Amino acid sequence: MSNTETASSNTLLAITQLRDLIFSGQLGAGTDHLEGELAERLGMSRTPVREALLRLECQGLVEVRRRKGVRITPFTPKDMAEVYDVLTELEGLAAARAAARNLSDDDLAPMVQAIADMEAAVAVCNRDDWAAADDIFHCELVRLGGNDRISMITQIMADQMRRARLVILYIRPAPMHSSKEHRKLVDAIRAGDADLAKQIQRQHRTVAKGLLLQLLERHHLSVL
Amino acid sequence: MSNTETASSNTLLAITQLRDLIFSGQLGAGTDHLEGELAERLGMSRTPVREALLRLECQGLVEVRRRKGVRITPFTPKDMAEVYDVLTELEGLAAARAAARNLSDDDLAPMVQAIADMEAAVAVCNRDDWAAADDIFHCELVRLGGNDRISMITQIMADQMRRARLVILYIRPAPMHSSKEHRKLVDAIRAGDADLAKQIQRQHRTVAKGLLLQLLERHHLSVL
DNA sequence: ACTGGTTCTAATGTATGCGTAAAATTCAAC
DNA sequence: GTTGAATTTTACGCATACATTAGAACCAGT
Repeated sequence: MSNTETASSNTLLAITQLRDLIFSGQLGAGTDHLEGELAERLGMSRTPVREALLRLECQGLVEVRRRKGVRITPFTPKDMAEVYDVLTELEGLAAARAAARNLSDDDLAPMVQAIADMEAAVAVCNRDDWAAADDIFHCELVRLGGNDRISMITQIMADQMRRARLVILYIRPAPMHSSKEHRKLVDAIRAGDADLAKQIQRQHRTVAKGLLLQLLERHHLSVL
Repeated sequence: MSNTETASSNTLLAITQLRDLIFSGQLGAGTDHLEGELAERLGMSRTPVREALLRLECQGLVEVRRRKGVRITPFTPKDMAEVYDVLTELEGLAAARAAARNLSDDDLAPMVQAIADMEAAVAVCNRDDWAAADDIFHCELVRLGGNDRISMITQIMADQMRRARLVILYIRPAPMHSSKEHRKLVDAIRAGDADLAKQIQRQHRTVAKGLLLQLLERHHLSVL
């Protein structure tokens, strides 16, 4: 997940680097950090770091507190529930809209490919690759839904639970049958059955929510 | 809607002032502005203005473009459709969740009051007051839903369409029967009927979406 | 030792200046 | 007149310095 793109500006660079530090856990959940420290760590002045932090705050990844440095936003089971509830609604609508658009096989190709990648990853028990393909699948789904705001929101939600997801990825049971659901979703979209597509995606997220919350509780992961 | 709170920092002050300038149309949709100009206009240096603009960009109110100044984000009928679709889903869920919570009459009092205010405003044909009460009603609804992310998102959506709403407010038919729907929603929540509450709110937003898009088209308002 | 107020410190909030790169302009060649 | 390169302009990106203030440390009086 390391973001090695060359960012043309220091601010952009700071954003990607801070994101990596947060997602990798090097900046732990709930920990406080000074602008100056972060600036030195990234090898630039406070200004671009500050701007990066402001943007990350809008995305709910950090909290800038007046004269108290920034806190890496903790992620609790309640947050997980909130995120999944939002995803259930918005991805459900996106699925329905995608189905209503009479998409060609070419349009659906990326999703089909993502499913294949997930299955390949499951076959060799590579959970990171599975997660990456899953990301692409959901991203494509909302993109095909055609509502840019939904795409933006789901992207932010995905980022907010990235740390938690990383942990869960390795304590959850292997996602064996999820690709079967994914196929059914693509079929419903291809068939133009909006109601079915919505129902499948809602079900997918609702079940996942229950599973993940159960896992978090069982492992006493009250904050990530 | 003028925000006269004393902001302790210049950045906060810049945010509220820029918002007012945008919502009032003094910074017109699609127009470009230089950081320097805005800073001078607000009587402060570029730094806090820049930070304010970054925050407003996260909320979709402006777009900062490399060395081209900031553009006040235009709002088109497509945007309106997107916003209403998001609101339909998220407020629908919020309504259902609020209904599932066995709320007391005290909890519901703000919504009831808002309905009364809307009716009073309609009675004297004061559309601004009606809009303000309507804002409060929807804000309370999502708050009672208990999902902070939904509250945040709906707030941002409301801001994005604020300009458009202001125009529409005066060309739409008077909202005579909307308070009847609102009452039914509150009743459903009070009765704990989650499905009905969700259905009522979804219907409310769906109908409004159709009405507003029709109005925009009829008046050739393709950008606001 | 405890409490109240004062001083001090340090981190952020803000201003400012300079370097840079993109856009605009000019000018020359065709 | 048009095109394209060189030049100039200019607005932002970023570094830096200073002001402000929240919180810590400290001191004196009880």
